[in-house]
Amino acid sequence: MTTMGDEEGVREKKRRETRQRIVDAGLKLFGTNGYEATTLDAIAAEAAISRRTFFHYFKSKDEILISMQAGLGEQLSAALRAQPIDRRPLAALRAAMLGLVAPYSPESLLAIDRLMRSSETVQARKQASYIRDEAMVFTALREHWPDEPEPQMRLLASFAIATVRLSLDTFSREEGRRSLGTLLEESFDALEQLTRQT
Amino acid sequence: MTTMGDEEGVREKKRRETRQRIVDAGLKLFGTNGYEATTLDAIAAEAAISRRTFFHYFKSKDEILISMQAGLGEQLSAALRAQPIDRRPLAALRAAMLGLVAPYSPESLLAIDRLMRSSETVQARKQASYIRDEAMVFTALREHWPDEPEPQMRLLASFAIATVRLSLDTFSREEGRRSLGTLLEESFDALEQLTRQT
DNA sequence: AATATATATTGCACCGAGTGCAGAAATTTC
DNA sequence: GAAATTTCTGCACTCGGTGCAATATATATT
Repeated sequence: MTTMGDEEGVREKKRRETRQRIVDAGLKLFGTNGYEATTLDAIAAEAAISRRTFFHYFKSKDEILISMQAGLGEQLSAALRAQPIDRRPLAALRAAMLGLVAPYSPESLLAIDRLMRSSETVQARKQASYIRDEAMVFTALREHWPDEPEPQMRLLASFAIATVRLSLDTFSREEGRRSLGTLLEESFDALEQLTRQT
Repeated sequence: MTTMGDEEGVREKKRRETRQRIVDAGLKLFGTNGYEATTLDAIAAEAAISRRTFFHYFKSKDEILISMQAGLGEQLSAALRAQPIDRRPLAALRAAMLGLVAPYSPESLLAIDRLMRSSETVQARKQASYIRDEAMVFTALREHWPDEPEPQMRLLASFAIATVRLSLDTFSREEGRRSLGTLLEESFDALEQLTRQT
């Protein structure tokens, strides 16, 4: 070891860069030719790697797009665990979620969403990814509020993800007219109303 | 037209029978060799058709399994439209759903569920299929109770499907110890509790 | 009953995603 | 600088899925 500054060797750095090149290449080609029409050969060429190497970075073609929305489960879970225990889970969830959506730019959200809609298999994988997120949120809820009844926490986790899904959906349908935060609020309000009658 | 009895000609009959043979062949082979290890050639051979013909009946291999749970959206929508208008949507949904789950046998539910879990792509398609069901339920709700606010109906549709999903999940995890109906009730109760506090 | 028309089945050639393997190239360790 | 590890690459292969054109079967027509 020559210097002791960074913890990152040449290997990790190159790996990170290559991965990014693949994502960039994928998004670029998907954007111009469409998802289905873009072959892995084309992506590999654009990213200056061999076709075989691609599979050392992604398990499949759709994972390029799925990786864009990865981390939702982790982030939501972390945000939940950061909430005070004495707050009710539903209120905590509301606060946690509103804190998350801020950083994303409307343009990129719309672009990614359009791409995902263009392919059935990607769409399917996206939903599957939501289910994993839901499971993570459930675990976080369960650990942070162990005294709450399990069925309620399952439902709450499912509501959390459904809210993200529905909000993104409406956001995309309205082409970004209302902010994600607004739509999330609307969803939380709707939940409160839903059971208040009869 | 020789006789006027049935509306079904030889064509429709054969088609129906062939489709059933394919499903039977698929389930049989999936059950013994696993989903991934079963090739379309094997299924075609078992169903006594050519590989090419398979694709005139199903768009893809996973559709054999997906077709098992198809119809959820239609059935739920129909059951909702059959509910009295003056009933609150949530109460109507509860009644409609409980009426639906009765006919299914626990064994077949568990068997199909196990198969679906064995393949990632099938799992993903299943979730995508749930989303379509959710959209159908939303449409039915919207048409049947046009005065209810849209966000609430979106949420309710999402809750309906989530309930099915979570109940099937628990049902499978508990290997059928509690009935689907019981689990659905539990989920509805949980929803009522969820917003009642603070 | 014979013929015309529509639909179903099949074989064939083809494409692209994904995998296993084994060797070459690059990085880290000593 | 050599040895050990990890990464990259090419090659051959399997399998799912599609387009096309020919054949076989069912239906409609006279």
